Amino acid sequence: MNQPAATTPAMKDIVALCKRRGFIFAASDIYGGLNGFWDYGPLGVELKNNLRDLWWKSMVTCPPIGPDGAPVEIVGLDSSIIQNPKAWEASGHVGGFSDPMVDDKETKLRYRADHLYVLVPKDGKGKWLALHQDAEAEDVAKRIKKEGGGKSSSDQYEKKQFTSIDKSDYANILGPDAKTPGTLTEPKQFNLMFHTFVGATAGDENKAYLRPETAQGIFLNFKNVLDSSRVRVPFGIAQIGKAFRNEVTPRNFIFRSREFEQMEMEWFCHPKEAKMWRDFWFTERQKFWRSIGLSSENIQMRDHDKDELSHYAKEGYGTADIEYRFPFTAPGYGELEGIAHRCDFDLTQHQKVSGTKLEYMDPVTSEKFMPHVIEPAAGLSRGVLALICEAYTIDASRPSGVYLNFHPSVAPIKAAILPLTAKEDHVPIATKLYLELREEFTVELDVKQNIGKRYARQDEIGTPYCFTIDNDTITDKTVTVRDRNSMAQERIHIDKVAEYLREKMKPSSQKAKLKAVG
RNA sequence: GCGGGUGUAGCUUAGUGGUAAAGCUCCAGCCUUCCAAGCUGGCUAUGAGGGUUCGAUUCCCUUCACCCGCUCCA
Repeated sequence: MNQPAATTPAMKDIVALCKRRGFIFAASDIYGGLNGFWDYGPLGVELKNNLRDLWWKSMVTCPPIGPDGAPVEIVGLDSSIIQNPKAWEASGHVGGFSDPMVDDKETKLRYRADHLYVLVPKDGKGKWLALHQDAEAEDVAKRIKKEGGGKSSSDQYEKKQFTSIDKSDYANILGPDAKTPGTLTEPKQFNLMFHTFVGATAGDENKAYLRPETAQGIFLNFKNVLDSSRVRVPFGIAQIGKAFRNEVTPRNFIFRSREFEQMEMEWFCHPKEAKMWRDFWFTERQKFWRSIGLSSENIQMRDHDKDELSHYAKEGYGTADIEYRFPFTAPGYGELEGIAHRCDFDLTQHQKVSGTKLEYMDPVTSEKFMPHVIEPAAGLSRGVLALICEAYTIDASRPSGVYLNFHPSVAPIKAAILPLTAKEDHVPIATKLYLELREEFTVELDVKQNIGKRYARQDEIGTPYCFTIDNDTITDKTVTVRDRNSMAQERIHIDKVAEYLREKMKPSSQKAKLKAVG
């Protein structure tokens, strides 16, 4: 509508603007940064808080109307980042997060150590052939023929797991794709969970983990919430918070970082209703992202293929992603939110490992069952990035050359109050208006420099409205409202400014407005 | 983790084995009655650590960060 694909902005320009205007900085910048960590500046934290609050409102304070016409029931939670390490063993993260990998120095290929096996010659002569577990019998035969030194059948070999082989024998092993033996490295442990130590002494017995997802804190508190807050299945528990993953390759600005924020809601329902609720949340979550300004053409829904599904979602109705077309993924898309049917995997696991009964007894039907879970899990940090990318609008016709077209509900600064000149009577009136508005809105008062420079600066940080006080204000109590996108001005009474802003902040009015603007 | 590339002020670019230059931004002031105008002044840089050298931003090594491509991605 407003942006042909040709104007897809360069990521480096977006990153530069984020730094220049104080949205996002490299963490520990003055020490040269740290790979995978980012800090949010004065405007970045406003933007992030806005998105966080809107999500909380859409989930906890004003949750959507359910299929039966009544609002669904969701309560909030803020669980600890560090939990008993057994929680992560039960959840499957300790095992799944540390797959040892083997590199081939010759081919630069990398394999999971537990996916490799080795054919060891029974006669002790010739190369040991490492092969991938998925290799077809036909390919294995070819490999033996080519590299076996006269051997013709796998019967002449003993099949061993790569992980069971002593490293002193590695020199004999020919990698699955290598030409010379001895190029495979020892398996390297990739610990994708950050670990730490609880207490003053650092030993294995007090090792603990920083959570890689907020979801588990919700499952751990399922019984506490049920017993204390009068909720009944179906209901949800929502949580926003930091999560940590020791990513092998952090990339693409804040898209994949090692410390990030999640907004997750676990919806507990009867197994028979899982499909219905999955579809319900899938629809609702799309509405959310659209309502805060992500355009339809940059958002895409995608069902996961069977082989992509995580350990907890192998059964059930699968996972679907809400994806956004980021500049670095275009023309492809990157994940913004996943809606997963986690079945009863987590509660069952925690019941098994903890020994605490987590089944639900329906008070009406007296049916006892383990609830199924539908999980809409969104990245707050990724959401912030999507909002910035969506807002970044190149416009050579205006002095800033670029402006941020934020939806007013997420804009870090909602309005700027500008006395037309720094002299005469404009400043006191502007100051009074500013002091009134800041009680309700995040606003800025800017007195310095000429009006054009001030408009330009507000454009670049995405402030949707500027209220300017001039000589007419003194005589008739009107101010001009300058619209960021159209640069058009209208005069309204100074007493109507708060009401004007309040109306513009509403997502629905903005939606209609975007349509009108085109 | 691998390969390639980049690193001088907030940004864009100069330049040199011997005092690091400019434009824009930013800040202060003047001037300004609506879109980065004009005038004056000011702050700020060789990513970090070593080595060679009388002297290194420049040459060499290491490291860090970012970008691109692989790899990975519950």
